[in-house]
Amino acid sequence: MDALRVYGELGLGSRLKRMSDYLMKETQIVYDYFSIDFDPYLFPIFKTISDKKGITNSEIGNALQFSQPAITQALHKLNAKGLILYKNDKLDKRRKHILLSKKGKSSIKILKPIWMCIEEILKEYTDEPSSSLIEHLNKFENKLNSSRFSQRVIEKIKLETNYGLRIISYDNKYAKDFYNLNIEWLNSFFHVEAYDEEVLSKPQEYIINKGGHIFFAILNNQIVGTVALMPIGNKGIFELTKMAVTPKERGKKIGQQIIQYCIDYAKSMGLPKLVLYSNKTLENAVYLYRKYGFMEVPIELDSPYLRSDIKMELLL
Amino acid sequence: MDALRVYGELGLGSRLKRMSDYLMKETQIVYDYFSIDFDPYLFPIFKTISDKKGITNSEIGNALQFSQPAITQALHKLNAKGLILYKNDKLDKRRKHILLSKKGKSSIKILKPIWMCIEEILKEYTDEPSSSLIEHLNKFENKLNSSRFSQRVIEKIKLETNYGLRIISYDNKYAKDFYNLNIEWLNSFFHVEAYDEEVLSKPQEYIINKGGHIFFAILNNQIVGTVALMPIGNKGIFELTKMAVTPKERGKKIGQQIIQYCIDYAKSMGLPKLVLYSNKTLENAVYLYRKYGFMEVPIELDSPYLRSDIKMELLL
DNA sequence: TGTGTTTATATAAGTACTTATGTAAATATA
DNA sequence: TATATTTACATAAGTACTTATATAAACACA
Repeated sequence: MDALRVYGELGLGSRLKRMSDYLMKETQIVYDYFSIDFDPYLFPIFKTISDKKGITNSEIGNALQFSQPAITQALHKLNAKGLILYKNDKLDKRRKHILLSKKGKSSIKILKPIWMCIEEILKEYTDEPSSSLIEHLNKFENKLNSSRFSQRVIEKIKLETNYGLRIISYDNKYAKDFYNLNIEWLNSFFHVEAYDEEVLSKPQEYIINKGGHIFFAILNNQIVGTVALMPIGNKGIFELTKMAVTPKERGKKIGQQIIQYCIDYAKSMGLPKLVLYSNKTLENAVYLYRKYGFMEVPIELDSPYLRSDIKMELLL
Repeated sequence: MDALRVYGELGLGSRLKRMSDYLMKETQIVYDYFSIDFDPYLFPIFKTISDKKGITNSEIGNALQFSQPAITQALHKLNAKGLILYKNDKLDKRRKHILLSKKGKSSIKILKPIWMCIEEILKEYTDEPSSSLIEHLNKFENKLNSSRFSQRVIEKIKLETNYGLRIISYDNKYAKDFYNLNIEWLNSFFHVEAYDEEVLSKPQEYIINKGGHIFFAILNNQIVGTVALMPIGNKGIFELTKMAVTPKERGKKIGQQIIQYCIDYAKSMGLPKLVLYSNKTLENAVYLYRKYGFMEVPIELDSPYLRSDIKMELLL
């Protein structure tokens, strides 16, 4: 028996606070689950700084209708976490402009998919008509009680984002995954050539032993994508090849993460150039390669794949 | 521009808190205005104690879904204000039952009309359909912004309750009020006798100088009611008479307060008995006199008023 | 040009909650 | 019947806000 409900409008103040505290606590659980060093109460301030670069302390206060010391204190916290930078105003020495730090910007990228999931679940819980505010709060609380908010959000994030995606190096125990991921993809677009079959079945022999690298994208303990870097000649030029993402995880930008990882890896190894072969009918793939800086170059007549009709390269 | 609104569902947690804080602060202003030593956050706990006499600490926590230390701390505050009493459980020495003190009970009486006004205004602000919780909160905030909540409540309390009613003794400057209040009442029910006219015009001469008392009920600096106590004989028996409440303030139980004041006054003076004369057609008045303990007694043939057909007395 | 007022931010202290923990009594269990 | 566990309430410390106030710079104006 919930006495606050019985008190109806009179208990409204206490009730709004109780619900706020619950939502904040549950959101903290979500951040903690994904090991994100962020506090729910910082959200409005951090988001405001992100949206209005160079905003000042008191401007944030006005935008959010919090007291000025509340903002100052939250900024201290954000600064302690390394998420923001202060920049003094040139004309007015009292004013400090607040900007996202590099870490702040990357945090925003990490947080955005989580915020989207939270927003969608809250919409699901609250986006329905009711005849009064109290009735609405009752419905909302019923839903919050029926399944823990944090658990619902965590499940949604796991299901719908690539949160927690890690990229790992080749291990023989993933050979079958490497084969399956690539065969699935080849089968649906082209004819699997006998040589493909041979290489994909024996990655250790054909890629690793020849100085190549294979990486896997792993999400919730499942191999969801792969890519290989194969040396071409002996000038440190590598081919980006054998890239594949499992069908049911497509749309989560796993491909982009794999390409970025390869580029970062190649740069860290001091490689001069990456090349790749593809087919113009694979418009999405080619678009993606261009997005990451690959430029089309003339393709050799004796290109290594029958199916290729485009060659691209990226100078690092 | 309110950024929290723009963030919609995502800002919900912070927004609920902001609204709760606002309501609490405004309610505090109302209590302060009427010089009531009470805090809004204590409401749910105080109300629960009032509704379930003898409830224990942890039972309150369960009913309200607050943590146990929150209840302990609030109980300390209520105890410091003298509003509650602790009573140890006879069987289980760990348990403490919480009861309203005498001051607590009278505080409930004082607070009830205020709570009712708050509830009605909140209902007015929130009791309408909306298509989503966010839309509801927007509408609610718009209303809260358009006129300060505390001011609306204070005005309503002043208008609809007798809050702040004081009872004061006779002063010549109120002679005209005494006349008007009584003539209004007499005119609407009976014929104003010449003797009435004479007595009401000269209260100093006919009442005060003869050892009687006149009291006025004063609300928001306006005289809203009056009553007189006239000595009958020399045995300390007084007649309760010339009681009137201004028409536009009726329904606020001002009459009851006037009667109670007379009874308390008579007791404090050590008077043995109050008597009064009325007319049976004035059912409400007679009902009220009975409620305060007056008993019907045979009326003299030569009663002082032509219009009287009932005599009542109260032994003090 | 000084001088009082306003503005931008920081600091201090208080508040109403929280979690973690302590203490003593009651209850369960072996 | 001794002992471990649970329960009821209290205390301590932390948190995210608040109000009040401090500090320094900017501004208004005589």
